[in-house]
Amino acid sequence: MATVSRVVNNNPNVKPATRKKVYEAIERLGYRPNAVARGLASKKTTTVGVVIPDISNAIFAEVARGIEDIANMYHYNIILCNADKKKDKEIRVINTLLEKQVDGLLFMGGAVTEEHMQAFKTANVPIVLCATSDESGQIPSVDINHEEAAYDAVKSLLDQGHTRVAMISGTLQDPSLGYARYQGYKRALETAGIAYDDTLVRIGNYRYESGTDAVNYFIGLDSRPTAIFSATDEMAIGAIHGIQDAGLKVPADISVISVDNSRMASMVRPQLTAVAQPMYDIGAVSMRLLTKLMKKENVDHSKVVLPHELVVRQSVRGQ
Amino acid sequence: MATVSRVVNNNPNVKPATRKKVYEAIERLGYRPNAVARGLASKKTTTVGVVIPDISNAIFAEVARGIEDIANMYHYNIILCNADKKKDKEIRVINTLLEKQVDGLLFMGGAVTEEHMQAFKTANVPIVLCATSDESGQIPSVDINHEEAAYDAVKSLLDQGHTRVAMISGTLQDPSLGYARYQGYKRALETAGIAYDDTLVRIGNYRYESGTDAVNYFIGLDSRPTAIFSATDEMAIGAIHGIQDAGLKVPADISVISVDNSRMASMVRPQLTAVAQPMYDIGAVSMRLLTKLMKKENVDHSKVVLPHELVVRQSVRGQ
DNA sequence: CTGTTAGCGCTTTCAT
DNA sequence: ATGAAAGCGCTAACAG
Repeated sequence: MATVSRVVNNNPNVKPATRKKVYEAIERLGYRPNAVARGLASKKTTTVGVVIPDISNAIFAEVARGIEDIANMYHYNIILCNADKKKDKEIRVINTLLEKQVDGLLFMGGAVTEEHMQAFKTANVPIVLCATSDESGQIPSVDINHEEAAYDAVKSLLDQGHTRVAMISGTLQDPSLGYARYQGYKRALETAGIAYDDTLVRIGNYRYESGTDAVNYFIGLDSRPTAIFSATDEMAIGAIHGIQDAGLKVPADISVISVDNSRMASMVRPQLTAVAQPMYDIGAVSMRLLTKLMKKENVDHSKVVLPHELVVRQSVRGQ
Repeated sequence: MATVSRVVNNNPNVKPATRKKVYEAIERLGYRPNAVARGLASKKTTTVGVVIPDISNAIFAEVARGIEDIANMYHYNIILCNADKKKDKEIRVINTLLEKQVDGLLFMGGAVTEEHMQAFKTANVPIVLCATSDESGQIPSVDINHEEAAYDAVKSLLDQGHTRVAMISGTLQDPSLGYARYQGYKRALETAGIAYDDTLVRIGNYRYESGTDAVNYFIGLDSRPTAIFSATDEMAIGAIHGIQDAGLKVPADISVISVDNSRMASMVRPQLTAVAQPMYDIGAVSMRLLTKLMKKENVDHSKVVLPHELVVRQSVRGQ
């Protein structure tokens, strides 16, 4: 019994001969170790929980793949839960994940509220926030600087001489994709000495159609924008097509830029200029950080901000 | 002890008063049930394993969402493993999933080989194949008829009077997306009395770029095709852009049709005509089927083939 | 309706 | 280097 456990767990204190015998018996009997029993006895499940807004969203799916690849590399499995950025659902899945005795938790969600903090505190396993902002700064996290990414995108527009630049934003309730990018937009205008104009920002829902809708509104304006900053690729592509469908040209008439740089950015004509957000890496790095935390290795910086960069393609005039 | 177990599991044999007392104690102590211990004792983990080719692929991500939604509805969690349609990886994750004592398994992969069957046989939990073909027909499965979907797509081209229709295929080693769709293409030609022409099919890798590459090849042909059937949306969009980049028009010069009808199909100009493959439903239905199997309910048809349909948009001439 | 008692299949001391 | 024995935290008879 104990010896079998030793060989299965690669404990060196087994004579090679008996080790071999055990392996043979395992083979012959078709023995399969019970990971649940092992988990109960060892208090380790080698599985981590990941709460994600929506796996069918290309951006998050990319993060998930980064997570899973690294998890796999360190022999962890992942329990995946969609929570749609809904607080209640998030809290609920965090708790069931904790009940399942995951060795760690990767949280990708909307705002991190007091209730979230409460739930996190009751966990006695490490947690890292992934592509999610943490105002309090108490929980390890890995993300990009969304405000700055937006700032850089808008600034690149301004640098091309645009002065009327509109924004298609996500909901301002969303701290990272929504609020932060909106703030970056405002700061870029402000820095350039351009007055903020309320009529130039539309709130979308991250979907293609809402990009098209926003653009239709902008085109109807008395003094239409010459450039549009979209909070995400998908809305940007919707915007490009909206502009084209209205008989205008991108970027000749209206330039479009976004933040994300998903694979989709190259799948449109003109190809989309965007500030790249390294989604796969965000997933991979956060999982790597979590493995360190789970092994109780001490990490120097538990709040990592990955770099973003402008990827110039053809949707902005003059670049 | 036992009474606590009863209230936590909603066993009716508890006096309301004691039930209340237990809840209070749970609250006060911050007691959290240990699902691992519960799993060991009850031999049920309320988690199902899902092996998927690649979660970052939009098509599979959509299936995954369908799976997770239904799983959630029935209070199951899912352990997600990418296996990239690699046999070895698939076998490996099937085994670790089984070690983790999942209550059921959803398998989405490449070919189902003898080795897979072997692994499945050792499982004493139900398994359903999801968006994966099963030649032997022994394992419950839910999918569309890929051969027929391809046939219908190509036939719709033929019905518009096209006679030189090319195909951008996936690898023929892939039973569903590759081989089956290729067979459907051939059968449609044959039925219409059109000779199969080897030079008119290119093997892609499902990616956008391979669609573009294939089209560049087709355009260079002495007698170029007037229509292209792509095995997937993404390659079709690559094809459309390749055609446009070459100064030709879709569908005036070359028509394009595909199978999938992912959200992407509407995100291109002209919008892509495609045979719709109901990915979300495939996931949802297969998970639903699995729940029935796990509850040992008897199911009438354990091999379900979901319907597909032609969604006409603007990429085919004359429709 | 509630408490007692065995396990579930492992890991982990502790002996040997 | 190996075996014996005691749990891990729960569920599931079984009494009462």
